[in-house]
Amino acid sequence: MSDTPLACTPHDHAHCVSHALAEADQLCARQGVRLTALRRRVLELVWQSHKPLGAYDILAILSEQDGRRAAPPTVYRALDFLLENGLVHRIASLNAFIGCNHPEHPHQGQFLICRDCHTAIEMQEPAIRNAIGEAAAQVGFAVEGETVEVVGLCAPCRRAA
Amino acid sequence: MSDTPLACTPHDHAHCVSHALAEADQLCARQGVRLTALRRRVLELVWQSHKPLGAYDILAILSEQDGRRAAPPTVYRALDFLLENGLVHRIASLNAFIGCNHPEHPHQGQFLICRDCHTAIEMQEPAIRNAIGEAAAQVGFAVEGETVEVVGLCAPCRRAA
DNA sequence: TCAGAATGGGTAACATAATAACGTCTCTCG
DNA sequence: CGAGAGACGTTATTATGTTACCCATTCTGA
Repeated sequence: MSDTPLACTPHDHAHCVSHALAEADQLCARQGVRLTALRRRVLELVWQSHKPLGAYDILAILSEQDGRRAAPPTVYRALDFLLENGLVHRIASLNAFIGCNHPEHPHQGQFLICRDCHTAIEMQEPAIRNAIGEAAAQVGFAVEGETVEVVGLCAPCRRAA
Repeated sequence: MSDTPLACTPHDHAHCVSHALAEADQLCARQGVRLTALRRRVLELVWQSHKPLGAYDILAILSEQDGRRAAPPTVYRALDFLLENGLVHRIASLNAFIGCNHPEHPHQGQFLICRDCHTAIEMQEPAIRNAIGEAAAQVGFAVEGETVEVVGLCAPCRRAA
């Protein structure tokens, strides 16, 4: 298992995607689940876009680029599989999906979403998780899952503005 | 302006709703915006439900209970108004709306959502906001809005389980 | 008081997101 | 091989959200 996070800059994006796919292959093999051609392709599409991708965006690509006859259930089933196995995250505020940077251990992501370029940056901040956990504990609430999605301007877009 | 938060227990729910509506009246008057009958009614419906309410739920109540002919745009316009003026919050992970406990100052809520009884508890935890702000600052991200939605079990449902 | 603008709201159609139900194929595994 | 499970295609349907257009009311200022 790689220790290096999968963060990457645009210039090595292709490598980053293939790295993610290879890691997904290994993970699925270890879990005894099948990363079928369709599921792998959907994962590739999600990874190729640093912007969160909607289910119907994926659907369109599968139809137009791949020539595959695909209806919504096809895509949603693949996405469900990828979500269950921690390979992608769902961004609730966008109804969209993005590749997980750290699929090797289960977690829920925290995201910084740029309103200008729509890039989503995944974070894993224990401080945020802890703050939520403490606040919940104060009112006796048992946390099972967190959604943290922050909208704003990313550093490049701030400079460009 | 009242200093008392609008938190309330079920037994004084009617009072709590009327309090919220009265506060909304004052706020809109101060802002010079019009809390029309329709908008006020939608706000009342949202407040009457401690569970987040979907736009189409509101639509159904307006049609069935009030006998008002209402189509989606009617409800969404009212909700947009209430959102803009900080009188309700939108829960992205549920596509639903809930009354804001602290409409007197603009903010984005943090929510604990019970997966069993579907009650949503609004929080205003500076610790969470600060943790997010610090994490964002580290990567040069300018925060404009936060979505914090935590799913789990509320205290009463934990005891009942 | 009246003309015109601004605002609120009704109507229809459309766009996007997600699920249900059923059938077929294929890949194991005994 | 043959039974069962899993994966995927197909059709239809439901849920959620938006757009365009029109009409009525209200506000404003000559």
